Amino acid sequence: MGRPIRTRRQATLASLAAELGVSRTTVSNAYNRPDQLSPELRRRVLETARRLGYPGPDPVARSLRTRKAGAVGLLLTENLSYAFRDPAAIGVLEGLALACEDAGVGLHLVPASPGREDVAAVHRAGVDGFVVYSVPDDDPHLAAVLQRPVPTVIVDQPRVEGVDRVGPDDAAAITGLANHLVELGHRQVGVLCMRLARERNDDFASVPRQREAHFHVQRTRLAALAKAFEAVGVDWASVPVVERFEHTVDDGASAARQLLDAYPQVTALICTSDILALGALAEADRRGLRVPAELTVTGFDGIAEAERHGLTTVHQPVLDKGRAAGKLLLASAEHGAPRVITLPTELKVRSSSAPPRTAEQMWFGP
Amino acid sequence: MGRPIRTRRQATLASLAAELGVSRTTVSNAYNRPDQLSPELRRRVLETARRLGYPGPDPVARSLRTRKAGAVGLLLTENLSYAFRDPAAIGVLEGLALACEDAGVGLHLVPASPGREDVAAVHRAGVDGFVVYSVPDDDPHLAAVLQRPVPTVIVDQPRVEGVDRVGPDDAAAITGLANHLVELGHRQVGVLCMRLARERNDDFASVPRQREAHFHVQRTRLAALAKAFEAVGVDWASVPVVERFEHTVDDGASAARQLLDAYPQVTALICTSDILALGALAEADRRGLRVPAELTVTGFDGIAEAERHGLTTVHQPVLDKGRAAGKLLLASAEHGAPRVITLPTELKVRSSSAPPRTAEQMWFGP
DNA sequence: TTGAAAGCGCTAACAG
DNA sequence: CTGTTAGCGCTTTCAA
Repeated sequence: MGRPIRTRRQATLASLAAELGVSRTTVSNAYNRPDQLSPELRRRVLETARRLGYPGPDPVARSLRTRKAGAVGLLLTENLSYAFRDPAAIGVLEGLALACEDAGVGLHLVPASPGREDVAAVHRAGVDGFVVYSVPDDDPHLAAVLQRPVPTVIVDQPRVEGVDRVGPDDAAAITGLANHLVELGHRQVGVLCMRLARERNDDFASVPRQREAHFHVQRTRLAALAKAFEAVGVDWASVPVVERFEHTVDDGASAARQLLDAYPQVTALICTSDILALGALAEADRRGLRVPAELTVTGFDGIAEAERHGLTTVHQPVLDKGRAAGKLLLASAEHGAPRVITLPTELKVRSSSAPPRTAEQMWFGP
Repeated sequence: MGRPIRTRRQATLASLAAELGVSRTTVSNAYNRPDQLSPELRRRVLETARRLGYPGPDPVARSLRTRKAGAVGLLLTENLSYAFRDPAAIGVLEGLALACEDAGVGLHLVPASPGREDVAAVHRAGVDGFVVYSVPDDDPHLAAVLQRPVPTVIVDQPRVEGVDRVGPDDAAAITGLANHLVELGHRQVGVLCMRLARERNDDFASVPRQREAHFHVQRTRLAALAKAFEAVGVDWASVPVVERFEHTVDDGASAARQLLDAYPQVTALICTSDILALGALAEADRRGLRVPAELTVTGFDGIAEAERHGLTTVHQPVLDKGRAAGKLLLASAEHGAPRVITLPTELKVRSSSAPPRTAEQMWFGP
C-alpha cells in the first residue's frame, strides 16, 4: 500500500455512470473521447469521479477490450545483473527504452531467471510484442516467446528462421579485426571468448565445442577468426581458445592468465568482448607484459572504457541497435518477409595492438 | 510480426474446450492447476492446443479476472538516458529488477518524458504497484501514480505524506561529510549541485532558490551543509552554490569552472553527486590545480568510478536501495502506517580531501 | 449527443 | 475429476 487505508476499488465506470444517471458509454467517452460529449457534461463526469474516488478506466480491462497492452516485453536471458553491468547491454536497453518512450509504450522486463525455467513469466506478460536480446539458440524462454501470437524482434542472437532481427555482421566485423592482426604479422594468437553453451566450461574450448556453440554470435566470431587465420596458414586447431561462463573483467583476467600460462608464446590475445579484453589488459599488466610491445590485446563492442584504455576493438552502435529493435517492433505492420537490420561496425585501431616482437627483439630488446 | 503470416488469434480457451468437448474450466485447469485433472486428459488438452495453435491463456484476460497484472511499474522522471548513464541509478534499477525477478513479476518502465506531460502512460500501465524513483515534488506523473489504487513506494524523493519510502538519511550523511571538511579546516567552500527545480538554471543558486528547491534530496543536502558550516561561523549566504540542470561529468566540469572563476579562493568543492565531482576533478586538472593539495573535492553516491579516482565521498548502497524498494512494494500487505526504510551510508575519505593550503604555503610552497 | 447491447478471454466458486 | 454459472471492467458498433 503506501497510503492510508484505501477501500478496495470501490468505484467502476459502471457505478459512476449509475451515480450520474448516464450510460457507461458517456463516462467512457469522457475519458477517451472528450470531443464526443459536451464540455459541461464531461466536467460533471470527471468531478463526480473525483468525488467517488474513481481512478479512471482500469488499464487491464481496457487492454482486454482494445486488444492493446501498450507495452513491449524485453527478454534478457541470464542473470539480470550482467545486463546491468555490461555497458554494451545497457546501451541496447537505453536505445530500446528511448524507442518505447517515443512511442509512448511501456517496456516490460520479463523476469527470466536462468536457473528457474520460469517460462510462465513469458506467458503472463501483457505485452504487444517482444524484443529478445542475445539469448542462446535453445533458450526455453525464447521458445515461449515465439509461441505467443505477437510480433518479435531478436537482437544479436539467435537467428531464427522467419523472425525479424537486428544486429551487426559479426563475421565481417571480426574478419576486419583479424586481418588487422594478420597484417601486423601475428600468427601465434590466442582467443578469449564468452560462454559457448548453457553449461559452464571455464576452460579451453575444443574446436568441436566452438563449432557447436549454442550462441550464434560467439560461434560466428570464432568461425570467422578461424577462417581468416587459416587463410594465412595458421592451423586453427592449434590456436588456444579459452572460454568463460561469466562475463566480467575478472573473468577476462583469469582467462588471460590461463591462456598465457599454457601458451606464453602467444603474441596477440583476441577477446570477443571489451569486458574480457579489459581483464586481459589487467592480467598483462600484472605479469609485467607491456602492451602492445610484448602483447597485443583486442576487444569487441567499443564501450567507453575500452576507449579510455586505448583498446583496439570493433565498435558497434549499441544504442542504435536497441532503438532499431524497438522501432522495428513498433512498426510491425503485417508483412510477409522477415526484416533484418544489419548495423554498421567500425574497426578502432588504438594503442593495444602492434606488430609482434620478433625473436630478435626478444633477445636484444626493442 | 516476425514470423510467416499468422492468422489473427484463432483459438481461444473456449473454442479449444468446444473442440475437445470439455468445459472451459477443464482447459483452464490444464494450464493453471495440473493437479486438478487426469494426466491423460491434460495431455490431450495440451496436444489439441498445439494442433489448433492455441498459445495458452491470454495474459490480459487472465489479469482482468485475477486482478493481478504480474508486474510493477517504475516511474523514472526525466530523460531516460540519464537514468541509464548514472551508475547510481543503474544500481537502483538493477536492485529493483532483481527483487522483481525473485518474485517472478515483470518490471514495467513507464514512458514518462519530461516535456510531454504524458500522464496517460501512467494510467495505461497494467501493474500491481509502482516504484517512483527520484522525481521532483511537483511531478505530474507522480500525482497520477498516487491516484491509481495500487501500492506505491518512493525511492529517494520526494517525501509524500503517507507513502512508503526508501532512501538514505541525506541530512545525516552529508553532515558527516561537512564535519570532515570542517575538521580539516575548510571554511571557504563552494558547492556544485544538481537541478533544484524543473526549470533550467545553469548558474549560481541563491539561498532562497536553495530553500525552495523542488527536489527534496538537493534541498536537504544544501540545508544540512548550511547548518554545518554556519555552526563554525561561516556565513552561508556567502558560500557560492552552482547548479546544473543536466547531470553529466561535463556539466560538473563546467560548474566547477564557473565557480572557481568567480571564487578562486575556495579551498573545497562539495559536490552533491559523484558524477559532478568527477567533472570537478577534471576541471581542477585542466587548470593545473593539484587535488587535494590545492583543492579538495568531494562527491556523493560512492560509484565505482569515484573509487578509482580516489574521490572522498559518501557511499550509499544503491543496489540494496532498489531491492528494498521492490521487496517493500511486493510485500505490501494491507497495513496502516506507511513504512520508511532508511539505508545506511558511509563516509569514504580518500585522496581528494586534505587540509586547505594555508596562506603561508601559498607563498612558500608546501 | 447519448444509450443499449454485446462481448473481449478468462477464472473462481461451487455443485455434481 | 469435471461442468455450470457469473462475472472481472471496459469499449464499441449501431440506433435513437
